[in-house]
Amino acid sequence: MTGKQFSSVWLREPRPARSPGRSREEIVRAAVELLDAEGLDGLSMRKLGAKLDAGATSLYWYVANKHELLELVYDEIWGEMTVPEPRDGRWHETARGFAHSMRQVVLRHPWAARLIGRIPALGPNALGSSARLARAFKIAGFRGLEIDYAVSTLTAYVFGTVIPEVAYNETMAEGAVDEQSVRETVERAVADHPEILERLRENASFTDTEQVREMMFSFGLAAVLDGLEARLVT
Amino acid sequence: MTGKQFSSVWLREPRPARSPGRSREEIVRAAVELLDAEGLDGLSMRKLGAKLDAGATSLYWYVANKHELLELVYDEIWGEMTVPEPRDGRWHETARGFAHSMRQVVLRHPWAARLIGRIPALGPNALGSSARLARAFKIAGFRGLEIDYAVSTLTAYVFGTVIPEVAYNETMAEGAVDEQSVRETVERAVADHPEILERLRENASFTDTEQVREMMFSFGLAAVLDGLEARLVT
DNA sequence: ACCTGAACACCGTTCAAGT
DNA sequence: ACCTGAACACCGTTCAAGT
Repeated sequence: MTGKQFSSVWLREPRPARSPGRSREEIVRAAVELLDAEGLDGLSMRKLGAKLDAGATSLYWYVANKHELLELVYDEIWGEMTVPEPRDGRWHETARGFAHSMRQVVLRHPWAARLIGRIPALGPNALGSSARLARAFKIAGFRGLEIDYAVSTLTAYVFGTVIPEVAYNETMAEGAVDEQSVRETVERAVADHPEILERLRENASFTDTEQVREMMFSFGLAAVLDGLEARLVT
Repeated sequence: MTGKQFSSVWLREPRPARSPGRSREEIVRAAVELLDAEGLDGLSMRKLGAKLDAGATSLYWYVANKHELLELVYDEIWGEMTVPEPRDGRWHETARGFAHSMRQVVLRHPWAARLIGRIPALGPNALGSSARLARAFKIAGFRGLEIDYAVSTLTAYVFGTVIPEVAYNETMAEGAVDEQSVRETVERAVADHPEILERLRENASFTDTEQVREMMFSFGLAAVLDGLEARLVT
């Protein structure tokens, strides 16, 4: 009924940065710093304003609302990812390079995990990466819709892996929670499921999480790439 | 320094439901209704209290904080998923059945998408599903850590696919946004990337989204299963 | 044992007013 | 053109007080 329009920062021209005063870049940079330091819940318009020695509401001159701010910082994240230039017959390299890079970037900026999917990836950096990824799959031999399918499969795997990883890290980080107490917790919760419990115990996974997770990520990634390869041959 | 403990609803005995008054189940049921009707941002302790004809803060008798409430509703969602009983040589069926079921459940309860990864899946329903899934991969022939790897790969793919799907739906749903305006928006944003633009145009994807997304999901799922199968043979 | 209302410390956003 | 403070309508949570 309302007919509310779909809107995005990327549709509006940014206010031209004239005087050396506040600018959109400056705001985004400060926002990323705040996010890195205090997480997604730590970013408020008031705090960001304060950090910039400005009134809380000054920001609304540069940005229509908080969602637009999030769109901007989200694209910033995409800018940190590397997508190796696709070369003939080496699409695995492009895909693998992108996957590892994206994972690292999100692990470095954990707040980004909760933005994935929630914020449309329509910024220049996100589009650039997607386009390059699509090119790699095209060179690989995918056609039409299947190019998108392949890109989506890859990014879905990376997103779906890294989101829970970050969540786990955050649970751990909340004021020096020790792994021991989590382990006990999980063991108790899992007491009714002997298979899970058994595997928890036999794993070194609780003493060497990061390494195990790296292996896990590579394992699944290899599976996804193999599976895509198989679709190509057919 | 603080030594804050990891905590979860699943570690505390629930208050025994004595009188026919409020109970944890009742609260959870009301919360799910509220979430289905108004989304994750629509759930507040005050509104939930009102819905139950109770003061906003009465809920804190049954639940330590909002996070615990979210743990409860999240496990409710896991309870709606079906994981076909694994049978010899048919692990693909179990995996595929689970994948489609989980996707449908999250599409039906879109708020759950933002809970994935954020809320630890330690409830009885989540653990039950995981255990059954693990059993299927064990029967399939995976060993030790690889059982977990395989489960994680599968769920990562499903999560990573469905989270952006839901986000897209929500963007569309916000007060009758018409697809036409989104299409124009995206086309403009993508103007610098002829390959993407071209593919957008050649696709029927914008006129028949749900069907295209079903195909996309099945395509990627098949790739993931093939890839896991390949890891098995080696 | 269970429920209440007042209070605290926050939010995002609007808007009339300033320079 | 840019920034401000006051105000509005919300939050989650604590706590002393009620029954």
